[in-house]
Order: sequence, then C-alpha cells, then structure tokens
Amino acid sequence: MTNAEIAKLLRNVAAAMTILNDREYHFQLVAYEKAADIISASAEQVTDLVREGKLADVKGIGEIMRGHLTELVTKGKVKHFETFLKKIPAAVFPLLDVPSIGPKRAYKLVTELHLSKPETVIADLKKKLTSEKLTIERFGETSQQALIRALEEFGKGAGKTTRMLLPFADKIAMQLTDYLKKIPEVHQAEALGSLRRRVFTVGDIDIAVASNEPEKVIAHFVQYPYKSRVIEQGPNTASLLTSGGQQVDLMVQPIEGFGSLLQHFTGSKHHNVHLRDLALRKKLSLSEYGIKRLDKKSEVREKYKTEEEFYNAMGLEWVPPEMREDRGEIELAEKHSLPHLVELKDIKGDLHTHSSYPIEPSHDLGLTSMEDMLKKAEQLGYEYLGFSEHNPSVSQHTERQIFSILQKRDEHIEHIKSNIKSVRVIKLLEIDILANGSLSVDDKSLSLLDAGIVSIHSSFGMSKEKMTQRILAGLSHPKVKILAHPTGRLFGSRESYDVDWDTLFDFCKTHNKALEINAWPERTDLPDTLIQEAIKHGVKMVIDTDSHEVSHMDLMQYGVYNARRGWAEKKDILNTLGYNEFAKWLKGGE
DNA sequence: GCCGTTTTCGGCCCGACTGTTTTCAGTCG
Repeated sequence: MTNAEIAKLLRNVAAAMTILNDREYHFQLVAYEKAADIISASAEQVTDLVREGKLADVKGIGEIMRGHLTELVTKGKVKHFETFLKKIPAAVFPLLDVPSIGPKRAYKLVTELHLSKPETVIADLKKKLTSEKLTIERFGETSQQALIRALEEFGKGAGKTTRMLLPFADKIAMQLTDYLKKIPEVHQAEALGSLRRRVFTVGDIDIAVASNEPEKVIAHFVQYPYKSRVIEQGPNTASLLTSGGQQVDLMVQPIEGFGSLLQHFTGSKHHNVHLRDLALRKKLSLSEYGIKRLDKKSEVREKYKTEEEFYNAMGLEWVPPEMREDRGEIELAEKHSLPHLVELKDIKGDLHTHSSYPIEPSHDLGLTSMEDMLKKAEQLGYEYLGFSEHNPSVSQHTERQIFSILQKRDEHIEHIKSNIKSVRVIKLLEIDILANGSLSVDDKSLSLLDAGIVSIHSSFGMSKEKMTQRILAGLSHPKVKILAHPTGRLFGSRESYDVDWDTLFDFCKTHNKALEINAWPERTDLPDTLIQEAIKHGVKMVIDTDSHEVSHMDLMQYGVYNARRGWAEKKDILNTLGYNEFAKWLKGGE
C-alpha cells in the first residue's frame, strides 16, 4: 500500500466519523486527519516504517494508530476502520475528492438520491443534477448549479487534485501580484502559502495585500482578465479560477496588521495549529488579525506590522517560511536556536551540468556548449563548474572507444580552460550504476576524471535490499564521490525506488560520499524530509541543477529552497566551499 | 486518538464565505 492510499483510507475513516456526528469521535477524527496529513507528506513509506519498527519516532502518530497501521500493513485491513466504513455507503467516499463536497453533503446526496455505485457516483450525480429537477433540503437552485460546475471542473482535473511545480506557480503569482499593484490602493502584494514556504509543488496560489481600502482591491482582483470565474467574494477575501484552471485566493488587510496576515496565510496549517496551541498555554489567542489576551476580557487585538514582531510577541525567534511545517522548528524558535539556513549566495559552483559536447551518451545530451556554460557560471559568480555529461553509451561502444571519447573531451576541456580563467573546470561524468551494481565505465576511463557522479537510470523496480546494495556498490569506487538524484522520483511520472536510507546514510558518512540535492523542478531530489534525515546522520550534500541548457543554471535557487526546507546549513552543503577546499574533498579518500 | 514548562487526565486553532434561514451548518484553509 502506498502512503497516498493509506492517507486516503484514514481520511475516509475520519469522514465516516464526521457523518456519524457523534461527539465522542470529534477529536478522534481530527487525529485521523492529522495522521493522514503526516503520512501524505512523508518521504518514507509507512509500510517500511512498520516493518522496521520505526513508526514510534513519528510525531502525531501514537500508540493506538501505530497498532492500526501495523494491522493494515500485515493483514491488509483494519477491523476498527471497517466498523466505521461499513456504516457509510461506499459511494460517499469518491465524492469527497470534489472541492466543496465534504462528508456531510456527500452523505446527504448519496442517501437522498440513492447513489449506490462508487465507481460511477460522480457521473451519476452530475446526470441527476442536470436531467431532473431535484428537491433536497438545503440544496437550493444555486447550490445545485454550483455542484454541477464543481463536478465538471473536477472531471477536467482542475482544482486541488492537480498541483503545479514551484517555478510555474512563481510565474502565475508574479502575474497576479503585478496586476494587483497596478492600482494605488495596493501597498504591498505577496504570494504566501505553500509557495512562500517553497514547497516543490503548489496547489493553489495565496496572495495577501496590504491596503486600507479592501473593497477597491477586491473589486480590482475579480476583474483579473485571465480568470475563468470568481469562486467567492467577500469584503476582505476573494477567490478566483484562472483561465489555466489554477485557484487563486486573495486576502486583504490594513497595513498595520499585515504581519499577522503574512504569518497566518504562509502556514503551514500544522505550524499554525501548533503555534496557536502554544499561545493558548500563554493565555493568548492568535489569528490573522493579531494576538488577543484571553486573561483580560477585552476584545482588543494587538496588531503586528511585520512577522518578526508577531513571532517576537510570542517569545519566539522569527522562523524562515521554508521551516514552517511543524517538524520541530517551533521548539527551536522558543529556545532561539534555529539553524542558520544555507542561502543562494553561499553557492560557489554547480557540479551536475550537461554540455553539448558530443559524448555519444545513451541518455540525453545538453544543448549548450561548454564555453557558454562557463560564461554563465562566471555571471553567476561561481568559482567552479563541473561538467558531468552522461557516460558514452555502453551498448554502442567498446571500452577502448569510451576511453578515447573521454580523452578527447579531456583535451577539449584543457583547451577551453586556457581561454576562461575566472571559473575553474571540474572534470566529472554522470555514470550509470548498472543493475548488477557495476559502473558503466571502467577504471582506465575513470582515471581521466577528477571524480565520478553516479546515478540510477534503469531497473527501477528492484527490491529495497537489492537497490540498496546496487547503490552502495556503485558508490564504493574510490573515484566516485556523489550520488545524483538519490530517490529517482519524477513528479507526475515516476515514484521513488526503494532504498534503505539509514544504510545509505551511514555508508555515505563512513566513506565520505555526498548525496545530491537535484534542483531540477520535476526531481527536487533528495526530498526535504530526507535532507533533514541525512543531516541528522552527518551526511554532506551538494546542490546541483542537472542543467541541460544554459538557462537551466538559474534553477539553482530551487535546489537551495529545497535544502532550506530540509534545514540545511552552509556547513552541510559542500559546494558552498571555495575551490581549493572543494577540490580537496573531491580528491580526498574516506 | 494525541500529548505534556498548567496536565498520564483533560484539554484539543481560528476565522471567512456561501447558501439557506432568520441564527446556522458545511466547507475550506
């Protein structure tokens, strides 16, 4: 069972509890939803955590839930879950994925309209709504029309089911904030939510505006030319769907309270819930409007112009948005001991780049010449640039031919090195680890390189044990220093392969190997949660772009964001070192 | 069902908007 399936199951149980509407379940279902959120966000598979007995380390999943999940993994289902699920018609659950349909409405629709087939319930409901005149309590004409639209949009894949990659979301948010700033009533416009936390995929786009004339701002917003429709509109907030199908939520607040608004809508939800829980213990109540003192009976809220003031008023250090996931950052902020996160300006070089040099690889070749990439590196202020084209294809060449190709690349690099002096060139190669753990180039060819970067590009479906052994075998060569895109995941098309991370981390730590944080947006690999784990194990990392074209080199920022989400500091990232130190590490042994 | 510098028992974030009523339930973030 995948994490997504387990999370969905827990959400269904929570929905069943909601429908049963028994006070007894009220807080239980919150716990189920929280567990579902934690599991969806986890980079480790729950099935693995259960088998390895590591579920106890996960905060938010207690003894009872651990028992349920163990039963789920070993027996395929959970008796306790079934007692809830069987009380609710199965056709209710698919409807929960449709925005605006929650447990209560789904149950009402299914029972009153006698929808019995879960496989076709969405189509059946739409058909009933469009073909008949229905009278359902609390579902008037307007509600029914809204439902039809929601079902149609859901069918097209709009709304919360599709997430977009961060750079794309950045672009849309930029267009919106630029549009908003066209009227003078807008003092400040910022994109918040998961986008500001720099999550690698973004669901909907949240924008906050500081203004003392909210009506004018809302009126301007709902006139956005590239919208398909306005979802809702109130005095201080509004939501619309862009013509591309992305939801944009707008909040407006007076300038003097903008700090509280920024904080609130940056989230994450779990961070905010934890923060408010902490506040309650201090007899304070937090909201997007500021902080209310509960011991005094007054309704006066203290307002905060900046986020720093807001966090400080809580006795906390300001928390970088990337860390706001309730993974222990609030505890550290209380002690004023948050890590000092790595920044883009700390990066001194990029190691994983593919030039257009004709290396005859089995995978893709880059599109930009080495010279142009070096010029770009110079503009970016780098001290060094590593070329790491894929190894020449093994099936098309003999070992001798591979050596000859690499020798020529070597001569070419030596030639251009004499022209460009400000950026040092590092001779690397992205080397496949074959299914049996061997490298796709031999020792003689490896001797031409400064170091090797290894990665997996085939046979992804191996068992966890075999894959782990395969990777360790590949990394074992003394010339190999870096494992590229360690999980192999590709957003929207490929799940991670199975690896025993503790074993891999320990190996890297012992043998002085680095893991890559690949900045390519579809990859974003290592994922943030594994970066955090790697750091706990004392493993060093490098942040690379995996550029195949000169403009890709600008994507380094996205790798840095992801590293920050994993709490990486400058000392954890090796390509923050100057050339001499980095080269020393590259040549160094274990 | 979870969790602990008020607590191993007794708490559990806070507010906006919509639609349908006329004071609120449901959904969302």
